[in-house]
Amino acid sequence: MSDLLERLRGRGWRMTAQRRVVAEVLDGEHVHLTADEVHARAVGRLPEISRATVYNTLGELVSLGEVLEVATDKRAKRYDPNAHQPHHHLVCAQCGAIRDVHPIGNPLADLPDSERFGFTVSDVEVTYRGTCPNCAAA
Amino acid sequence: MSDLLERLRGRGWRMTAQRRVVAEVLDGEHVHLTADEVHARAVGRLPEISRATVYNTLGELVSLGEVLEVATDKRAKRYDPNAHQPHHHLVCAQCGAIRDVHPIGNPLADLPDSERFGFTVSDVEVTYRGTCPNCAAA
DNA sequence: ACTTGACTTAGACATTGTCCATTGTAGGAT
DNA sequence: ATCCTACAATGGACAATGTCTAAGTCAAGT
Repeated sequence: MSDLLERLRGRGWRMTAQRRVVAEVLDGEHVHLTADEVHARAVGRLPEISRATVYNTLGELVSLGEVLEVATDKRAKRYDPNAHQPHHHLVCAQCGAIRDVHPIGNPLADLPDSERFGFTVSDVEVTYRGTCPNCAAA
Repeated sequence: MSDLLERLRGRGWRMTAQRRVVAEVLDGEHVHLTADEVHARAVGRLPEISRATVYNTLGELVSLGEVLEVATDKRAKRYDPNAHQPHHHLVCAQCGAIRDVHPIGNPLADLPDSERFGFTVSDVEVTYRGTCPNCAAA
C-alpha cells in the first residue's frame, strides 16, 4: 500500500508519528491536497500535530523528490505524491477537480532553440483546463 | 504605445485616473508583474491609489479577457497583458525571470481522448523551467 | 450643472506560509 | 533496558497575499 512510506524508510528518513501520518495522508494516486487539507486530515489521526510540522514535512518531502508541488490552483500550493511517474494535470475550471494525465509527445522538444533565450531548460509543466463531467451536467 | 488603453476605451470601459494608471503600468511585452508590483508602480504615478483598487482593477481586466493571470510563481499571481497573442512561459527557477515563448505544435492535440476523463478541455498552459543565462553565469 | 450609479478608499479581516525558541523524542551507544 | 544527543515537533508570532465593507467621490449622461 504505502509505497511512499517504504521508500522513505529505505532512505533512512527518521520516522516519527507526525511524519508517518503526513506520508499516509498523501499516499495514493490522483491525490492533490493543499497543505491545509493535509493538516486537516492529519489532525484526524493525530490531533496534536501542528501546522508548522505539516509544512516542514511537506517541504522535506519535496526536497527529497518524493512529492511534487503543483500550482494548478492559483491560491494554495498542492502536493502530489505521484513523483516517480512523470505526468501533467487536467483541472476543472469550475470545481477545481484534478486528474493526472499523460499527453503524447515530449513538450520539451517543442521549444525551439530560438525560443530559449539562452536558458538551460530542464523541465516542463503542462496544465490542461476545462470542465469536468459533473460541472458540465449541472 | 498603449494598445491596452485603446482597447479598453473602445469597449466603453469607464475611465478613471486609477484605472488608466494600472493599465499603463501593465502595458508592454514580457511584462509579468505581481499585484503588489503593479501597486508599487501605480503609486509612483498616483500616490493615493489604494491596494483594493489595484486588485479590483486587475480582476476586471482578467474578466474582460484583456489580461491573463499566470501561476508561474508559486507565491503571488502574476498578470500578463499579452492576452491577444497565445503564448507560454519560460521561467528561471533561481531568479524567477519570465519570458514569453512560442513552442511549435499544439499541446491541446497531444492529449488523447482516453486521457480526458470526460472533461471538455478548452485551454492549456505550458510552463518551461530552467536556468537563465545570468544565473548560469553566477 | 445636476444626478446617479459606478468607482475608490482605508483599513479590518481572511488565508496561506515562515520563523524561532522551547520542549520532546527516535534511534544509536552503553 | 537505559541514557544521550541530534534532530524533530510545538505553538505562537509574524509576513505575504488577497478579500470585503461602509462611506465618500467622481465620470458621464441629461
